[in-house]
This record gives sequence, structure tokens and C-alpha cells, in this order.
Amino acid sequence: MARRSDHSRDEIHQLALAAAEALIDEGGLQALSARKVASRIGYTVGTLYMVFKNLDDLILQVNGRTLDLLHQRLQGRLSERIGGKDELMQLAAAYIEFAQTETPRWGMLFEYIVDDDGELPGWYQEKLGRVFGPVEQALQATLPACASDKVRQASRVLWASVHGICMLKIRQRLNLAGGQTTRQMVEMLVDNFLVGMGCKE
Amino acid sequence: MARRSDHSRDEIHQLALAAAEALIDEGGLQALSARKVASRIGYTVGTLYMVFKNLDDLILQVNGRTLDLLHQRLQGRLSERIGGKDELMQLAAAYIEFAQTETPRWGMLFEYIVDDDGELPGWYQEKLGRVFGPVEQALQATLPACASDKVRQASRVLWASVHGICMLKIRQRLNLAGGQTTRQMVEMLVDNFLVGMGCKE
DNA sequence: ACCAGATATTGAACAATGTTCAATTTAGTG
DNA sequence: CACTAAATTGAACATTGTTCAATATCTGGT
Repeated sequence: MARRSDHSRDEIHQLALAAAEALIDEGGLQALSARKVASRIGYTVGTLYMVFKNLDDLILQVNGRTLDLLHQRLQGRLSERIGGKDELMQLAAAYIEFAQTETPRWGMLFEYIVDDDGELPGWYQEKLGRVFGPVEQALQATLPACASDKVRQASRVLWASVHGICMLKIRQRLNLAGGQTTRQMVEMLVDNFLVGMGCKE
Repeated sequence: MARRSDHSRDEIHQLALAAAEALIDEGGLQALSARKVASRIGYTVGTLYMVFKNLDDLILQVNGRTLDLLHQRLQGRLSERIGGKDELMQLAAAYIEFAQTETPRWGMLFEYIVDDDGELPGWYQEKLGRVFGPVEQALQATLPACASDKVRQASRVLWASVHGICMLKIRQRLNLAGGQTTRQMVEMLVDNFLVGMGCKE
């Protein structure tokens, strides 16, 4: 029996999240189970339910950490405020890379489905909003004359589009894409989108 | 016990698919189970496995029918060859409507995940390709001067983008989208994309 | 009409799942 | 050392996908 003082509640919490992430990386969402997570951290099932409401709660928290990581990766490509297509393509490349490198965790962000009227918890929505930050910044720098709420909206449209391409490409739902890479497809999108937004270059 | 001659193999096949669709419509993918499908059509579990390899096989075939239905809905908006932004927006509206109306079945199209190297079966890829048909046609009509393989590629990029917007909107992953409707976001995309492709209007 | 071979159908069995909770073990306090 | 409060366990339950021996039903031949 695990000693009561081996880990604090919070340590168990963190250990479990890390173990869950490892399992997901190894075998996708279907490789995740309460008992497997528990045994990996040296506890039994019951203990998990002292720290998480249920498995969905655990998954949502893993997703929260994934969003944080994604935000970091995007922010990392934003070191210098260049603006323009190049910076947006840097961000897009970072997103593509993240999706390709951390495919299972990235995919899980969109598999957890919320009920009709049920909303995602506030802390989660906040993390979601943060992910759009770098895109919004780069887009504003690219379109200095554009009103900030229009940029806000445009960044959502553009990024949802980048995401759509990534998604269908990685999940192989784009039959006969003519040998284009994900990156080339995204470049076509960004090019056209920026021209449409009235970008000079 | 169900009489041996009550239904042919093929009838059982069809009945099961219809029952599965009903279950999914009522409660999403998680409401689907082998026993529920079987009991709805008046048989027991074992019988299902005479007609489907396993549950994934059943799901893939449901998805096949969903793709057919989607293709119909798109094709239905293509009756007259107008070309131009209006026709593309008609198609986009049809897609949005489909996603909003048949959300569970539509969502399932992207939840079934294929292994790393494992490909989707040929018949399924063919159905996938067909869905892009109407978009390709409308885009070619809109850009008559554009080479057909460029149109082919552009239709994939554009439609993956439309899909991305739909997806994130319906799954509520677009925090603070500023009260824009899915349709308005898609319109912004289509507008910009067409300008970028050199469309006059 | 009846039998035999073939095939359809059943339902029990198995391992694994999420979740709960009484019983047990441990830690801290007086 | 004893008592209380909390942590930890593991058995229990319902449900899941899948398999397969047993049983029921049909078909064709005599």
C-alpha cells in the first residue's frame, strides 16, 4: 500500500496527468484507462477519484496542459515583431509541427465533445483564447491600418482554417490532395487570405 | 428467436446501419453499442458479427453513408451553373447546415482515426473524393482561366478551411469569436480566398 | 414425409472498462 | 499509547467488444 505521505494531493494530481500524457502519446486516447494511469503512478483506481471528478475531468485537464504547450510553441516563434506573411507562416509552421509531433495529444483537444448547451469551463476557455494571442498579434502587425476587432475576427477565421487543413491532412480526409504538403496548402491559404485582407506585399 | 428467413444477409446489413444511425443521432457516438444495435433490429449481438467485421467496420460504413448524404446535399445546391462567389457560398451554407443539422453523424466522420500507415479503404477514399466534386466544379466555373489541377488543389484548401471553421465553431473551440456566426466567418474566408485567387468580382 | 447437411441465431463466456464505497491502513494529535 | 481523521485499497456493479459452442431453422434429396 502506498504510504499516505508519499505524495501530496497535488503531487498525485501532477503525476497522474503526466502518466496520462505518456499513455496517450504511446497509444492514443484508447490507450488511456483509469487503472493504467493509477498503476503507472503506483496507486490504485480509487485514489484517482480523490483527485479527479472522473475520467473526462482528467482528460480536460490534460487538454489544458496541451493548450499551454501549444501556446508556448507559438509564442516561441514570435520573438521578433516582424509582421507580414513570413511571421504568420512561422506561426503556421509551428502549429503544423505541433500537430505532427504531438498528434495524439493535439487530436484529443478536439475529441472531447461538449453537450448541447453545456459550456467548457472558464479556465479552459481562457487557455483557448490565449492560443489565438500570437496569431492576433502577428496579424495586427501585418495589417496596421485594420481595426482591432476586425483583426480579432480575422485571426479566428484564419486560424480555424489553418487548423482545418492540418486536421484533414493528418487524418487523411483530403483525398487526392495532389501531393501537396500540409505546409504548401497552408501557404496557399495564407497568401490568398492576406491579399484578400488588403495586405500590400 | 428471429426466424432464419426473416431477413437476408443484406437486409440485416441495412437494418443495422439504419439502427446505428438512429442511435448516433439520439445520443452521439457514445450511445452506440453492438448490443443496442442488435436489439433494435430484433437480433442479438452475435448476428451482427456475421455481417460486420467489428464495430469499427460498422462505423466506417455508417460514415460512408454519411458521406453520400453530404454529397447529395452539396450537389443539390449546384443545380444551375452560376459560378462565382454566390455559388461557393451556397455550397458552404449547405455544408454548415449539414454540420449543424446532422451534428453527431457529421462529427463521426472525423472521429474514426486511422493508424499511422494504415489507409482508409479504397471505396471510402472514393466517396471522400466525390464530396469535393461540387466544390471543384463551382471553383472552376468561378476561375475559368485557372489550370484544372490548381483548381483541384485550391478546392481542397478552401474546403478544408470551411470545415475547420465549422468544426471549431460547433465544438465551441473558438473562444471570443466576437459574435460572428459560422456563416459570417466562412463568408470572410471565401471572400478573401477568391480575391487572393485573382477573382474579379 | 422425412432425414441430413448446411447455415443462421443465440446466449453464455471473457477480459476490460468507468465508477462507487465499505473496509482497512496510515498519519497526526492529545 | 489511544483516538480521530484522512488516505488507500480492492471488491463490486453494470456495461462494453468479441468469440464460439450449442441450438434452431431451412433446403435439397430420397
